[in-house]
Amino acid sequence: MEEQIANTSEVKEESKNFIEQFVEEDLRENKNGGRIQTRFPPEPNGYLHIGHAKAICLDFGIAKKYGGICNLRFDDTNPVKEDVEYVDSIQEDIKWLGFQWAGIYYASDYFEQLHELAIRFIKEGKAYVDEQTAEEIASQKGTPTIPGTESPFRNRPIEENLKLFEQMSSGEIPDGKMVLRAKIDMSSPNMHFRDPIIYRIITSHPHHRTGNKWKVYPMYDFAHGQSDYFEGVTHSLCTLEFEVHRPLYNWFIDQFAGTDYRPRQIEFNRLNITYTVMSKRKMLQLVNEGIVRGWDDPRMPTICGLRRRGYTPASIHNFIKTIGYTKYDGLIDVSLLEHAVRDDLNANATRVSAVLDPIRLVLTNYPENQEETMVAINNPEREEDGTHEIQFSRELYIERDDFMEEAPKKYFRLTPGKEVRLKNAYIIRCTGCDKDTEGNITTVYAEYDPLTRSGMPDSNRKVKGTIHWVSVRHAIDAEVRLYDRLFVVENLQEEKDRDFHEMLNPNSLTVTTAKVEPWLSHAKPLDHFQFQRIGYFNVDPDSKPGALVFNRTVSLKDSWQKELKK
RNA sequence: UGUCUUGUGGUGUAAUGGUAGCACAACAGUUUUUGGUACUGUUUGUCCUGGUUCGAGUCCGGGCAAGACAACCA
Repeated sequence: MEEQIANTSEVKEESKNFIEQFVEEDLRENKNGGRIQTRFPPEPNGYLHIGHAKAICLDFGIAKKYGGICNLRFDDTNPVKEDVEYVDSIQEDIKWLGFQWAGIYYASDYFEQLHELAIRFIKEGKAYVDEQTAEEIASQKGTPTIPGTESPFRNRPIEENLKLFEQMSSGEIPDGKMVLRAKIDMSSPNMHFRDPIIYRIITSHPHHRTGNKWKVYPMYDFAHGQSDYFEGVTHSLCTLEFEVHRPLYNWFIDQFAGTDYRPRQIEFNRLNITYTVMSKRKMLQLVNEGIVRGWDDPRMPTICGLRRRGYTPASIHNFIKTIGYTKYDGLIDVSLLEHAVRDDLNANATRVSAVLDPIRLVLTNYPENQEETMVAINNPEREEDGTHEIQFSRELYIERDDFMEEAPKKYFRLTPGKEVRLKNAYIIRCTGCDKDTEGNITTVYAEYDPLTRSGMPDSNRKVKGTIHWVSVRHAIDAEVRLYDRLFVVENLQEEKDRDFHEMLNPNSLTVTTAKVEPWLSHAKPLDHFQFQRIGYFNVDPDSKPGALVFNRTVSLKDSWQKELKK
């Protein structure tokens, strides 16, 4: 009992981000009756990426933390770009990240209400039908520093607006011939108030949910805030580029809502990562042009790409926790992401042996037909994960990098005359090597010390280096896909004038055949492993029995490589 | 020459008028049957300039810089 006293006061309270502070303020003032409700509002026109994961963690996280709910709402107001393919993948990715929405909604659920609202706006003289072309409307819009001019149709009678909007809605008017605009202020310093278009005609594309029922569709500004209001959202969290929309968001709601409750839009910084594109348009281009193998290519920053690459939900959560939410539009170093996945996989991935660039090592004093079974610890970070068996014999594969005929003094691996430890096996001394006519090493020779098998007293002898190996006789082949960053430019956004094709890394994918221990033959797609001394790998869904395929998630940190670069 | 927003080590993020801290990165070292992990240490920071205050990263004024906004996209 007495021991409990200490520590409680020492626990450092985690600092809150500015959004949590706003939410707590609202709660303190009992806004909206103390209710908390958020939503994640993706447009189903592409796959979710790591930037969306940041928004998802916030939307669902805030709801959970403050005892509220979070809905999934598809912002499907533009049938030209949207598709059910995306609706399905988005749900899968959110679940994979570990979140569950309270309700699932679509902006299209509100098309009826939105349409009625538009009619109400017309009747109240707050909206009009404009018959000008897109170009004419654009030219009248002015610029951020020059006020716009009013449309010649701005003051047509309410009855006429009503009739024309009815014709737009019934399909009598072809696409692009008319739009419905809110009548606000053509000289507003906020461009979004210059009579924004709130409804346009789309008859060319059926909607993925409502089919051909609707001929007119609401624009984002007329749909998003209203949907939030209809649904009961209290905190509408979005990225910085919607900051300028907020006054309009509020204005629209003020035109029709009661005083009982108000949703509040709060904006945070979107995620930018070095050497990475984060725009749906560019990603679509990468996919469509075959630069990558699909949305789930392990080089893509999509959720499904990261999953296939071997990232775990926990690693993504931790990454997002690290980067935080602010209003500063920065650029996150990709090493933070890599650290997050190394950290998780170090604690959880089973260690195995794989030789990516094999050369043959012959232990000349080891009996020809002898075999031994060695014990390999599955994870030194977690003893309860147990061990598995590996086979040892006279001929082994080792990494080409782990032998040098003439080595610098800091080289701790195999070199003639020197000792090295074979992981989980014996200490050996190198005696020489064979080379082909071009001078390439073909075989390395060594003698093993029979008294130094792992577990024997002599095995405790100090040896500077330890290398991994697989038995030639037992090893199985596996395809290994090595990934590098997709782009060679650190800040893609800074290179606005350059075509992104010329910034692609030509070596972002290297495919090789590795020799791996036979214990891996039963590995299943998405299983994570650490290839000892090399990196973290997972099994690609392309993998089949007898034809294993691994993806390199991320390499291990390599201080020898750093030493070499000096 | 508009409106809105943002400036804290190389990167990101804390400090809510009271010792500028944390993570990553970098560097040096200890431990190690992974040149991994873990641990220790080091380097580097409040955009500038006035003011208020006993005290300013924080509040106020003026600069400077960066970003967003001119789609019948979201």
